This record gives sequence, structure tokens and C-alpha cells, in this order.
Amino acid sequence: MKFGFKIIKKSKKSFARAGILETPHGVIHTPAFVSVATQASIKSLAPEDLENLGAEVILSNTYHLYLRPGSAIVKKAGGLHKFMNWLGPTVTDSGGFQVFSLGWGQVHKIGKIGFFPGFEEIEQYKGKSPKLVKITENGVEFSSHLDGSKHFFTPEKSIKIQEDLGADIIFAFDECTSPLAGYDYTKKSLRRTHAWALRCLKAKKRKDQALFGIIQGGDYKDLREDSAKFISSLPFEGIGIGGSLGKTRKNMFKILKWLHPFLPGQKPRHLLGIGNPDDLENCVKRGMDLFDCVWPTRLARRGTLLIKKGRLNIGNARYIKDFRVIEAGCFCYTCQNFTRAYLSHLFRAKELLYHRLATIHNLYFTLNLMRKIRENILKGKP
RNA sequence: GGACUCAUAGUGUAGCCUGGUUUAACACGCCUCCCUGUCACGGAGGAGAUCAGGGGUUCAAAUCCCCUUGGGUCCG
Repeated sequence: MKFGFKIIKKSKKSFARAGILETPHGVIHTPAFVSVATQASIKSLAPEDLENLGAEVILSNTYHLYLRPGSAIVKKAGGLHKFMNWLGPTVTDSGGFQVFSLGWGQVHKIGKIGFFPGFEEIEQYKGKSPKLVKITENGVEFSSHLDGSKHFFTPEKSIKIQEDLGADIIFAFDECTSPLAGYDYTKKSLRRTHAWALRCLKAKKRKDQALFGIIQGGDYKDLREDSAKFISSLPFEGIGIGGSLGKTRKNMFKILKWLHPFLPGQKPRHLLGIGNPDDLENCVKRGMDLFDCVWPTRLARRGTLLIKKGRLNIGNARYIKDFRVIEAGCFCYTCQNFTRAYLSHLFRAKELLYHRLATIHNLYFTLNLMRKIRENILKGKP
């Protein structure tokens, strides 16, 4: 099967659309949530669990797999799919996010959105620079977070690694800038990311992988628009929207509104790293097709379970004797078989099964939400 | 019967010798919050102790002295 994207239905009330993305390893019904398997594993789940959840696609990370076990090992295993025995569609991130998460993200102690520091707090970062990451025009030098060893990523190297890993969808190597980066830095970084985008296209050899470009530009309107135009003009098979999405979620919606007029209508759009339930719904309405996020899985492991009303912290004392299921009416394996009291016990006892049951629930919740959003688009609802 | 030794939040300990910097610290536990292209089953707050009880010395005692109670070790 070849790569292809068909839009089946567009909403009349918003920019939402439902489509089918074909990959050599199967189809993805969009809008879709891509479960995150950074190290070639959805933490605590087996591929069988994913199938039962109805997950269609997963995302692994180039940087992590390059460091361990090494992309040569994965290649020798027959590629990511065979290595981890997940036969459905896969995506790899380029390592570009680690330029941020191991770099300025660490210095600023910040994620890609949220948290608005005061002036004094910004002051304290002056003169500081990332320790694990060194960025030049040619590429990025990483100090491995595992053993401190030095590694140099260029756009060409990222593509080579991603070709060795063999995912169906791969991403251009970019720099995700910090929400605290100023205009000048963001502009300079964007030029570099654009140059890298061209180099990625040129470096790509495999025909059975789809390469997505990535729009950057922080929360600066002119930069975002420039980037949207530039990336959209190139022969990428899809568009990633990355980087700092502003200091609040409202800001993120504003950025998506800026971008929309410049996005090619027929290419899939992947909003990188977003995923809490509210954001998924709101960003589909703003024209996004694909999402990947650690939100449901990470929260699950740390004791937060997703419910319609918001969240449930299973570590709270009131769940010790609560013999109800996480959410009445939920059809996930966990809710079909276990109570809050049992999950509370597993969580407190640090039993490994807790991670699996909680991850199953949160992923089911998220995937089910996406299914409902899609159905509504097909029915012409939102 | 005698000698020695120990007693600090729920648990385990630090502080005691060389009294004031102790509004008594730490770990685990407990209570709550946070987490958006995962370095991280992580991060941030919070509650909780008449320092076994009583007396004494001193400007000042968890800290030095005495007695009582309770536990432990050894000797008869």
C-alpha cells in the first residue's frame, strides 16, 4: 500500500475534517490520536493491548532509539515494526524536540506551552545556556542523557536514522524553540529550521516513507505565517505544526488560526505534542488531523485518570474504599473489570499492573474521544 | 539483686559528647496539586513531635544532673 491522504468530509461549522491516511502498514482514520512509544514501546502495554484499544498508529523517537539500542540494531531487526512487533502504522519524531527538551526547555524549566513567568523570573535565565545541547547552523551536538557521550545530529543524519528505523511517517529535523525565546532568537532559529527542511527533503532516499515538514515560529504572527507559507510550498507529504505554542492554551488556538489560511488543503496536518482532551477537540475544529502526546500515558502512570468531568487522582484518600469503576459507562478493559479501590491499592503498593490498567483507561478515553469527534464530523455535527 | 544502655512526628533515624545558629532535621509513609513532538513510575507544596514522665542546674535544656516508668544487654 502506498502513502495517500483522502479527505472524506469537511465540517460546515469549523475547519474540522475527517479523512483516511493510507500507509504501507495500514490506514489511519483521521482525526487521529497517535499514541507515544518513545522507546519503541507504549510504556506498560503490549502491542496486543494497543490493538484491543483500537489504536491505529504509534510514534517513536529517533533520538532515543538512536542512543539505545541504536538504529543499526533496529534496522538489523527488520525495522521498527518487526523489532517491536507492532504491525500497524508508525511515526518517528526527528529528534528536533530533544533540541528543546534537553536544551532551552531544561534551562527554562518549562514545557512547550503553559506557565507564564514574570519579568524577574525571565531575568534569572540571562547568561544561562543549555548544557546538553549545542546548536549550530549545520546541526546539533547532543550530550547523551544516558552516559554523557557526544553525538552530532544534522538533518541528513536524522533522516538516515529515521530511514533505518523505518517508520511510515517521518519528520524533518527542526528546532523547537522555548516559549521564553525572544523574537530575534526565534527568527534566527526559524531560518535555520527552514534550511534544515530543505536538507531533509534532499537527503531522503526511501520512497515508502512519508516525510512531514514542520512549521515553527513561536508565538510571533509574521514568523508563523512565513513558516506556514514556506513549509507548505515544499514537496512534503504532510505538515507538522511544532514548537512553542505560546504561553497559554488560548495562545495556541490563536496560532492555529494564523496558520490555517496558509496550510495546503489536501495534506494531513499533525499538531505535534498536543493532547489533552479539551485541546484535541478544539484543535480538530481548527483544522488539525493528527496528534501525538504523552499526556494520557504519562498522566496514567503518575496517578491521574481521565474522566468526562476532567480528571481523577487515584492517589487521593477517598478512592481507597471506592468500589465503583473509574467511570460508569466506560467500555475499557480496566473499567469492565476493576474498581477504583483496587487501582488505588495497586497505585499505593507501586504494583506494576497499576501502570498497565491506568494506561489502558487513559488511552481508551483519548482514542474513544477521537472516534466520537470523527463520527460527529461525518454526521455533520460540529 | 547489681552494672551498663536506650527512650525524638505513623515507622526508621539525625541532633545530645563540646547547652544558644532548633520556629527540632532527614528518609519512607500520610494529605493535596502539577505534568501537552517523555531524560525522569517525575516535580512541587502541606499536615504531623507536650524531644518517655517528673524534678533540678543555667540568662538559656532534646542536649548537663537526679528520680520514676518502660525496653534491651551483661553479671549474679
